Amino acid sequence: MRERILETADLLFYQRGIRAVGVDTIAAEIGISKRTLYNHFPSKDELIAAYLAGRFTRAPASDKPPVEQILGTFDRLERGFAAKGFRGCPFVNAVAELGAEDQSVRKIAVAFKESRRLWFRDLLQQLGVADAEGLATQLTLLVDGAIAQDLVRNDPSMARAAKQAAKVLLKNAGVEVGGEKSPRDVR
Amino acid sequence: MRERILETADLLFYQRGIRAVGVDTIAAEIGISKRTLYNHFPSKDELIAAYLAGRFTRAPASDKPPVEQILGTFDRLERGFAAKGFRGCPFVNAVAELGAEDQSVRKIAVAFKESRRLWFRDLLQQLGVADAEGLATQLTLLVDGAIAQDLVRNDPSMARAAKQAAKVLLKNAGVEVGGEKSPRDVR
DNA sequence: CATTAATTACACAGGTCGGTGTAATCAAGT
DNA sequence: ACTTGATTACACCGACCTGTGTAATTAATG
Repeated sequence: MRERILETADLLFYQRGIRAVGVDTIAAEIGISKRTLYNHFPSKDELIAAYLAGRFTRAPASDKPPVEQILGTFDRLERGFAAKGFRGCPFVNAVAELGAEDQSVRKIAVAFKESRRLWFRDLLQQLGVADAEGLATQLTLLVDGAIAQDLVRNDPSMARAAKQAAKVLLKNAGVEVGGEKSPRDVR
Repeated sequence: MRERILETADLLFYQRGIRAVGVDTIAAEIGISKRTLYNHFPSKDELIAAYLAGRFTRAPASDKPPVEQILGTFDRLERGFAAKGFRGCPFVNAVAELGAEDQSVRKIAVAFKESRRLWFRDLLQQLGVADAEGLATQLTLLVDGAIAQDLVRNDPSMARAAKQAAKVLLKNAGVEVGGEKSPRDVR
């Protein structure tokens, strides 16, 4: 039951916004009473916290070459954009609508962003990149930029543009980037 | 009066979020009656529209070299981040919290993003960059990425990281980038 | 059958929201 | 002094919000 509530809350919160979705709506969507929902989550705030915690997914470990893993991120991003229902980064959205004063939300958002940056950094270190820290940060900028742009534009090709930029940055850092198909049509 | 209302709405909407601020709050903040507010704006939706329209500022024309204008964007960004009260891109935030179904909000957000992209593109064309379209898009990704990252991290140095990445992209496109100070400390 | 735990329906509290109606007040212009 | 228009105070509406209290119902377990 708790799972049903969480996955429904996740869907509605992400799709329509946290403030825009009431607990009644969630309960009604599942077909349970509001009382049952409150038996599993003491407050909406806790439900929001659980929703964000559930969105905190680490990038899966892989045995593929680091370069492919890094560039593959942008391919997964593009598939995510193309999938219906994509509506930006849930953490950025939460911070945007819940305000800066909500420290708990901001904290988990920071943790998520940082985890991705560290994932990039470790792969870059494996590649022997000198300034792995700085380049990792730059790659996250491309990721979040593409997400924000797609949120307002609904244009999945933003992921490809980000990938092209990432290739240039990698190459500039001395990383050998597999040519892969054609580099045309960035947008 | 209309101006007073607009600037107060701007401040509160941007700072606390659109849904989080009621019309009563705005009126109370100014010290006017709610009735007066509704005499100037027929509904909150129209006030929101006016708020976003007011945020739509074009980049000022400049006689400085295109490269400096482009890179200067990131310096202005960093100053914006450092200024207290910065809370991300108002258009992205609005789309995030008002949902995708609100077409009017999305439209103006797209218009704003596109206007910045075109500004980049024109400058790049002046520099003789071959794929000015694509590179302009990539630069906007860096801008929006830095904004999103700063929103959650409160870390103005994200603008510097974006600037460093922009320099690499420009150089890769054959643009001569003035060395400027020291390139260390990207993050 | 008896016990236990979860879930139900349902009413309700206290609050905020966007928005309206109205009659009184105020300020300026002629 | 008279008119005009803006603003005021204030009550009110219906809707929605989070959260609670309660007693009945259901389902599984011993």
